[in-house]
Amino acid sequence: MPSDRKTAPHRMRLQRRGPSLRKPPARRAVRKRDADATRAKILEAALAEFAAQGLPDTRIEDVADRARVNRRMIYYYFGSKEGLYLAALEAVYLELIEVESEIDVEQMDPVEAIAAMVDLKIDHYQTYPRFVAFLNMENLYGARHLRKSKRLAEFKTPLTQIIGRVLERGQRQGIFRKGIDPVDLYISICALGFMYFSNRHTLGVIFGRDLMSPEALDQRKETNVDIIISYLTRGMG
Amino acid sequence: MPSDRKTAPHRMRLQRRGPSLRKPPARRAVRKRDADATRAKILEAALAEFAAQGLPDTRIEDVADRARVNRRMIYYYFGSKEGLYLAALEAVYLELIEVESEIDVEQMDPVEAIAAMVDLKIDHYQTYPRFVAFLNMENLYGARHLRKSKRLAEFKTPLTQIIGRVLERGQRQGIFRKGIDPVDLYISICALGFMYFSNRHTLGVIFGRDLMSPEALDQRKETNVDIIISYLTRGMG
Amino acid sequence: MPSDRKTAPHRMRLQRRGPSLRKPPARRAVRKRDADATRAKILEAALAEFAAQGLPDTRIEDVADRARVNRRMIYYYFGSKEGLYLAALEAVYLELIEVESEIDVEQMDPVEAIAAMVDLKIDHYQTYPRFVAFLNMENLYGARHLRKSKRLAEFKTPLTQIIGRVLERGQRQGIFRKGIDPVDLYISICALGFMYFSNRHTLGVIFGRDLMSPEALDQRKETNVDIIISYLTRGMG
Amino acid sequence: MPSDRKTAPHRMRLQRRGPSLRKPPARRAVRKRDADATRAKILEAALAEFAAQGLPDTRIEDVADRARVNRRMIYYYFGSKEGLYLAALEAVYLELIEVESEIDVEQMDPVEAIAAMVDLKIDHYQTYPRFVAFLNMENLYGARHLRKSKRLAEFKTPLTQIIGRVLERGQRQGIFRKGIDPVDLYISICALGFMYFSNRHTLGVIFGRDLMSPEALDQRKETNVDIIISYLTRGMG
DNA sequence: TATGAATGAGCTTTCATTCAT
DNA sequence: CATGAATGAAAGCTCATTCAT
Repeated sequence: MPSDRKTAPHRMRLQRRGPSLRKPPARRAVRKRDADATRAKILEAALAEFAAQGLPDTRIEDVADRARVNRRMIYYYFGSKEGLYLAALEAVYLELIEVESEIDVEQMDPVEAIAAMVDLKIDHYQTYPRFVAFLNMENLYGARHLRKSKRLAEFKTPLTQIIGRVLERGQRQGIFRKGIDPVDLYISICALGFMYFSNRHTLGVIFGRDLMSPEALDQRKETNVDIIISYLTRGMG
Repeated sequence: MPSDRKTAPHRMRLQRRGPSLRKPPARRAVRKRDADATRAKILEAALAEFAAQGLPDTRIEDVADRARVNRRMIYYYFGSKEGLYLAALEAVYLELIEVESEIDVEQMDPVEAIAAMVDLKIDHYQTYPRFVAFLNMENLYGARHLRKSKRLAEFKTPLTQIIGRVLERGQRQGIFRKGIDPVDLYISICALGFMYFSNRHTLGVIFGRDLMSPEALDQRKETNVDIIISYLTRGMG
Repeated sequence: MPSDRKTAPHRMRLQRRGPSLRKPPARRAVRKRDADATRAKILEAALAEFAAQGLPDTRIEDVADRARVNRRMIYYYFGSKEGLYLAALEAVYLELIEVESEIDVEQMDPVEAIAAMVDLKIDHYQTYPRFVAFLNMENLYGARHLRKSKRLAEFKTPLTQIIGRVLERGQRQGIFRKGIDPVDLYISICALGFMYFSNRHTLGVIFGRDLMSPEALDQRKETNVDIIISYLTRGMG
Repeated sequence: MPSDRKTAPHRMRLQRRGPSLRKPPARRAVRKRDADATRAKILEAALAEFAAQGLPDTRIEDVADRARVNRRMIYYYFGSKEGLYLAALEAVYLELIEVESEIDVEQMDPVEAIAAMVDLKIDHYQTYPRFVAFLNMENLYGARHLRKSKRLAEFKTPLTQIIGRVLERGQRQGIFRKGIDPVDLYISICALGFMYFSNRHTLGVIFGRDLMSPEALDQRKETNVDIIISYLTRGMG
């Protein structure tokens, strides 16, 4: 039973504001009593804390302190710890979609285009480590929260469509082989990059290597592109 | 902070019992058996609970209940919750090593051998979902616990060595290209399989597919082999 | 601790408006009406919520929601939760006084008159269950709030006076015996009815009867009259 | 979700120990680690606190402090605040049953017997003010908790049976009139006493009298007996 | 070896209330 | 007259862990 019923912000209808998380330009020089700003501060703090500590180990107080707001505000805006977590989870997905939406491969040749996308994924994982952390976490929970999201429809990755078109072009040009499912390929591309980041700590300990050094990362990018292109072009002369 | 007088089991020197978790054949009377059996029951329960709930959400009581032992016994045998977690983490690594040790590719031709290893990884993730869960978890913690393990040395995967030899054979036979690092290749192979399992819940929700159906799994195995072989044989005529 | 500048409504001198809670006919413009209406809506909501949930379990928000006003309005009009509760408590007492004032037994013979009053009490409890609830509640608090009421003087029940006069008439006519204290008799009459209502839930559970069925209620009325009249006429031939 | 599952005391099967709340004779001179004693101390404290403050205003800490036990113990033995309240509610009912069971009217003549029972009720309310408080409270909650009690069957008042037999005897002797329902009579007797106690605070404030003075109480006892006997003997010559 | 009793710290959440507009 | 934003205090409950037998 949430405490701020009726008109509490966390109960309000989500207005579409586009996928961007950037706070809208401040019209006035308001410091306090700026609902949007407060909400954004909390969300940003939650992203950092949840990614660093995980859902159960993150204390509401940690988030409040980091956001420099009163604990109560978290409940005011997000209803509960789970509500906050869900909002954060949605945020990282929106970031993903935003990143994937920004790529434009229409002018590239197919091989270049695929390479660009393989790179993009790695860049995304590198730029948004919290995405990796959140996915890890959420999978530990069997995607329990994601499933409940009302914004699920917005999380359809645009890249599969793009991949589909590039594949077609490559096939028409006789560069890529046929019979490749875009979603499968998308997963393969992600896999090669994601696991490298998500398991970097255990792999690092086991192999005694620093997987995150610039050289290692460049190497990995190159390898991933190599792997995927090898796969797509196999037997095409 | 010593929790038990004299030498509590969790303080005793770990005797090497080989990687097997199966309890050794009863040598003495029934009394002695009970201790080992209790420890094993607790560990098995811990593996299940930690994999299902994660470290913080698993309550000592959950484990005790599942193992049908008194809470206190967990402290007797494992010292603390973290001690129990570490033991469980070590157990899944030992299972990994055991599985990887059982493969014998010396009689296969290089391509066959690589394919067998790609399959093996998938089989492992499928047979031991708790391995995937534990790795996910442990990476969320930055491998904090793994790093502390005194058995770290036992966790060196035997597959990298095997891969190294097969690569060499393949290169000598002019089938595989040169300049491929066994550890890098190992990571690539793992990645293609691991992420498919570790992210199965979120991927399932996002794409609305059941990634775990027998057909999907077969397809994935085939694809992974295809990808890796394409990569290794690229440009080799 | 003044909560509102100037003269907030809840600080204004209570103007006598008679015991009626009905809002007086609109004399001026619409604006003024709104204030009274808002206040009345809040009070009515408070009566319902407090009676249903009790003082501590009623949240200011419950009242605000039910009254469809902003939380802040409650503070504006009643100063605090306790202030609101006190106003509600006073309201049920005013209702009691109003009900008791409406009876006219001067034309009845003494027995008839007493019977009418016994009936009246039952009717009151039945019509205003919130009176029963509030009295129960207030007694749990040792009448702490009632004691503080500035309108205490208005709550002197008119029925004791009436009873006194009827008793006298009955005694003069040789129907009723002497030496009966009107207040004592009033309490006896109330008791027979009040406890039946106030304890209806526990009695219902314990005896497995529905005490509120029309038949049960009729029966109880009859019994109460019978009991009181028996008492008053005992030994009068 | 209670924390001490499986074998936590508050989950154990209630063993019938007779209605007495007196702690069993201490076999050894145990001070600490005496489960029964701890449980009893908590219960006694709960009876006092709940009766004095009401359910919502009683803080778990109040009870723990009064019982001089750790807060945690309350959850250990009673599972939750509601569990504790229910236990306390059951306790006052068991006290009621015990009190009512101790009366022996078989040797008295009917009038004497009824008088003794009327007195007994008053004595009960006077000796156990917490009974009055708990009934008041529980009726505010619509008997919600009582209804859930698994010991409900034990709360059938023995007095109704006794009343039934006395009524019969009186009727056979031509002293009491016929057609009187024992349960109805029981309620009437209770009502005359109960409301006097339960509403003593508001009545005291309204009438400016101390209803609890020894004289007032004697007077009330006498009146109640008088009223009930008048009722039963009305018209019997 | 095994177990019931006991503990202290800490976490999420709720609520009445006030600030600022 | 009305409202959204903000706050501090506290309450119930849970958990890992230890004591004592």
